Amino acid sequence: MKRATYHHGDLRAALLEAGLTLARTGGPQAIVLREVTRAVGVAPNSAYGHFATLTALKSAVAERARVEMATAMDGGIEAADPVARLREVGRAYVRYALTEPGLFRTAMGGDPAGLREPAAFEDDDLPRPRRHLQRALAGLVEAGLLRPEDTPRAALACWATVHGLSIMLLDLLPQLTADEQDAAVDDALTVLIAGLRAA
Amino acid sequence: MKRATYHHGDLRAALLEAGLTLARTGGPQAIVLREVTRAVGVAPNSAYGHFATLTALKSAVAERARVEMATAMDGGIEAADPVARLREVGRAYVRYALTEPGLFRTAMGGDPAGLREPAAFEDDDLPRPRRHLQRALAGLVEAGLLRPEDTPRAALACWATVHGLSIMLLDLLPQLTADEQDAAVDDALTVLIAGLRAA
DNA sequence: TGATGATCTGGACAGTGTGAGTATGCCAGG
DNA sequence: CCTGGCATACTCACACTGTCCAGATCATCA
Repeated sequence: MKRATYHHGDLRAALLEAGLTLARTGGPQAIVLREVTRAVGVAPNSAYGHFATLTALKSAVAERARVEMATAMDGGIEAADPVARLREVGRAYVRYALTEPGLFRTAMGGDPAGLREPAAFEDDDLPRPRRHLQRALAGLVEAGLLRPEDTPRAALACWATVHGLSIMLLDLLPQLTADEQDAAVDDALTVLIAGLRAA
Repeated sequence: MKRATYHHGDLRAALLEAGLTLARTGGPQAIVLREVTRAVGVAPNSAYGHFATLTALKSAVAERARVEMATAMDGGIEAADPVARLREVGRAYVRYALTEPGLFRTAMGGDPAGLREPAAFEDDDLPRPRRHLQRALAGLVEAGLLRPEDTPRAALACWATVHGLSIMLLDLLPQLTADEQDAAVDDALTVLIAGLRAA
C-alpha cells in the first residue's frame, strides 16, 4: 500500500474525501484520524500539516457534507407555487436525512462547531440547505403570504420542524416503513404550513 | 481517597450518580468509564460488575436524565386551559434543554439507544417528558379540539417542533439572549398550535 | 467456623489523538 | 547541470481510553 511518490500531492483533498466516505456510513464519530490517514495511505501525523486537529478535519468534512446535502436537495424541488415549494424543501431536507443519515448527522449533528458557522455563513455562494429555505420563504414573501419582518421567525419554525422531524424519524421511530415516514412528514409539514398561514 | 470497606456497598447507584454529574456539565461524551470510577474512588473494572459496557452505563444515565427532565418540567405547567397547557409543556421542554444542555443531550441525544426505548416505554410509571406531551394532548382531545385518531400525528409534530427548537437554540443560535430565546420559542409554539387547530 | 459466590483490584492489550524531532524530495538560484 | 531551502511526510513517544483475564477480598449462610 505504498505510494509512488513520497509527497502525496493533494493530501488535504484526499483526507477530506476519505473523511466523507467514513462519515457516510458511520456518522461523524466514524471520522477517526488514524483511520482516515490509513485509508489515504499516509502516516497519522501527516494530517497535522493540513488540519490543526481532528476536530478541524471534522468541521471541514461537515462543511462538505452540507454542500452535498444542499445539492442533493435540488432534485425534487420544482413546484412553482410558493407554498408547495416550501413543502418540497422540507420534504427534501428530511429525505436527505433519511437517505444519508451518516452525512446528515455529520453536517447538522451535535458537533458544537458543526452548525455554528460564524459570519461567512451567508457570504460565499456554496450551496447550503439554509439557502433553500431562504429562497422558499422569499417566494412566500413575494406572493404576499408572509410579512418580510416575519421571515426570520418563520425560518426558525420551519428549520426546527424539519430538523426535529428528521431526528425523530432517525432515532425515535426507526421502525417506520417508508410510506409511514412520508405520511408523518406530510402531516407535520401540513401543520407547519397551516400554522404559518394563520400568522 | 481510599474507602473504609473493600466492598463499596451500592456501587451501581454511585456510578449512576457520578455519570449524571459528569453528563450535567459535559454532555454524554463526558461519561468516561475511567473518570466515573475515579470519581467514585474505585478501580475502572469494578464498573463491569454492574454494567456490561460503557454504553450500558450511558443508557442508564440517559434514563435517569430523562426522569430528571420530566420532574423538572413539572414546574411551570399549571394552566387549566388545554391549549395553554400544551404551550407550557413545550416551553418547559425547551427551557430544560437550555437550562441543562448536558443532561438534555444525554437524555435525548444522538445515542442510538437514547431515544429508542423498546416496549416498556409506556408501561412503567416513571416520569418522562413524553408523558407530559401525552397528557397535554389528551386534554385537547377531551376538550374536543383534537380528534383522538390524530393524537399520534399531533404528538410527532409537537415533539419535532420542541426538539428541533431546542437543538437550534443550543447549536445554531447560541448567541441569542434569554429574551430572544423566549420570543423564538413562543413564536414557534404559536405556529405549531395554530397549525394543529387548523387540522 | 468455613466454604461459596459476589465484588473489587491489578496488569495487560489494542486502540486513540497529539507533540517533538527527523527524513524526504520538489523547486528555485547558481 | 548542480545545490540549497523548505514544505511535506515520517518516526518515535506519551498519555489516555475501553475492555479482557486472572487473582485478591469480603459478606453471607451451611
